[in-house]
Amino acid sequence: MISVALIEDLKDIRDPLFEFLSFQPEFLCEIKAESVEDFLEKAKGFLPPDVILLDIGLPGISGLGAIQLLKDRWAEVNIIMLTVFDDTEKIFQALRSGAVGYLVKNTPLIKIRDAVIDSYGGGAPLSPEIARKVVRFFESPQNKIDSPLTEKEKQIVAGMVDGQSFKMIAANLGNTIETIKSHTKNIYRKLYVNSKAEVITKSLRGEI
Amino acid sequence: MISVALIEDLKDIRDPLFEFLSFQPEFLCEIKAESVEDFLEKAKGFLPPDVILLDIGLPGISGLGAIQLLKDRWAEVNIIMLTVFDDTEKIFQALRSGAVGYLVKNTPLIKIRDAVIDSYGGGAPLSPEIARKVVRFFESPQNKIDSPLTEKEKQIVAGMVDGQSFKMIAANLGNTIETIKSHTKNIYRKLYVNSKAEVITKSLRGEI
DNA sequence: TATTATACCCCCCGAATGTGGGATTGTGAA
DNA sequence: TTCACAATCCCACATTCGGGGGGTATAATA
Repeated sequence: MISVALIEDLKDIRDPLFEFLSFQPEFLCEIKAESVEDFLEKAKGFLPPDVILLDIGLPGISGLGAIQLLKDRWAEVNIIMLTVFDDTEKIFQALRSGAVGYLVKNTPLIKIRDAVIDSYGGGAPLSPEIARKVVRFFESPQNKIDSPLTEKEKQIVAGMVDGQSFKMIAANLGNTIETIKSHTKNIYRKLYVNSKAEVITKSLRGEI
Repeated sequence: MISVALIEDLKDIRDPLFEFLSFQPEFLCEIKAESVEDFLEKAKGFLPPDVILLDIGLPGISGLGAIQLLKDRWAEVNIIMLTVFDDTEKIFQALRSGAVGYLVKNTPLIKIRDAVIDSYGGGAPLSPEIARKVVRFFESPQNKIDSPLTEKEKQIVAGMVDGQSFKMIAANLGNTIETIKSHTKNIYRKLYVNSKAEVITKSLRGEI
């Protein structure tokens, strides 16, 4: 029997999911909580759970913050994030903190069941799009030998990463601000982005 | 129809697996090769395959070396490694080179079929023990340094790094844009910066 | 030679961001 | 009980950014 706990604030998700999990013959579902605080309270007197399904967008202590907390308490527990967020930062923060799984919230119930079993068996259940992001992380930037950017464009990117405004970049490179903005448009087109923020992120992740 | 190719030197594995895959109604299996060289020869005249199942222990060009080669030729191809090796080095080398999946060789046929579909759909099929190793890679050895930012502020920073506008961050976190702007002012004050760009740079350099 | 591609330069406008004020609520520490 | 401070919202205003144009010059290529 796999002992499973669920922490999820939305009643409409929590209750049906918990009921479904309770129905599984291989699961022992003892704890259902609407927040981390609630969970820690209810967990008193129970044996450590094998698997915890944990929402990220919780009131009070967030799911991401809770990972560390829960791992400190039970080092062996398998934490699976269950969330609507699919942005890279949250995924990596969760994994860094010690989560072993990451499921997006539209995951069918049966897949959630499989994920619990998978994690208990030493796997790492990730939703397909999440898995792809994780795997992409390893892809060596060196593979993309030739940056599509020209020298000028690279200088501008460097300025952006440095936190400079277009005006400052223009001053440094001896151009008008309009010229810099024009180059920026070309940069955005080449990198398939449409904001300074994305250029900086791509650049610092070695994707240029 | 997903066009699938198989490169595997052992006849005893290659032939039954190819037959199985050919039998799947959603697959179009045109190329079966016993080496990378053999594959490149046979691939002439065919459209680029969607998914390539690739052994690592091949005679001649190794599977690991072939990844780069194949990705250079068809940037969009999904390469799934199929191998007896489960050592960390080979896994990461494969992912670095651009493979999207990694299956150990005792994987049941039906799971291989699922993996092909998964990869074609934008996923990253990994055998459970492989997935766990990949996820473990992220686990930070040291406990997080204390950031001056609150949980909420960190969420906003995460949004910024993801390239979101204040409006989008507000929508994701369920706030008004004014709230986000207010928090942003506090973030800037705490980090001694005065632009989104600088926050992203600091964050990605691990200075938060 | 005409065409194409590319790097580089500039202007305008609406949207987003940055900055200066506010305000209220709740929580937790002094 | 103050006090600080996180979190939520609001307004006003100046600046910056993103996307739409328009150009020139040069090199390669058809």
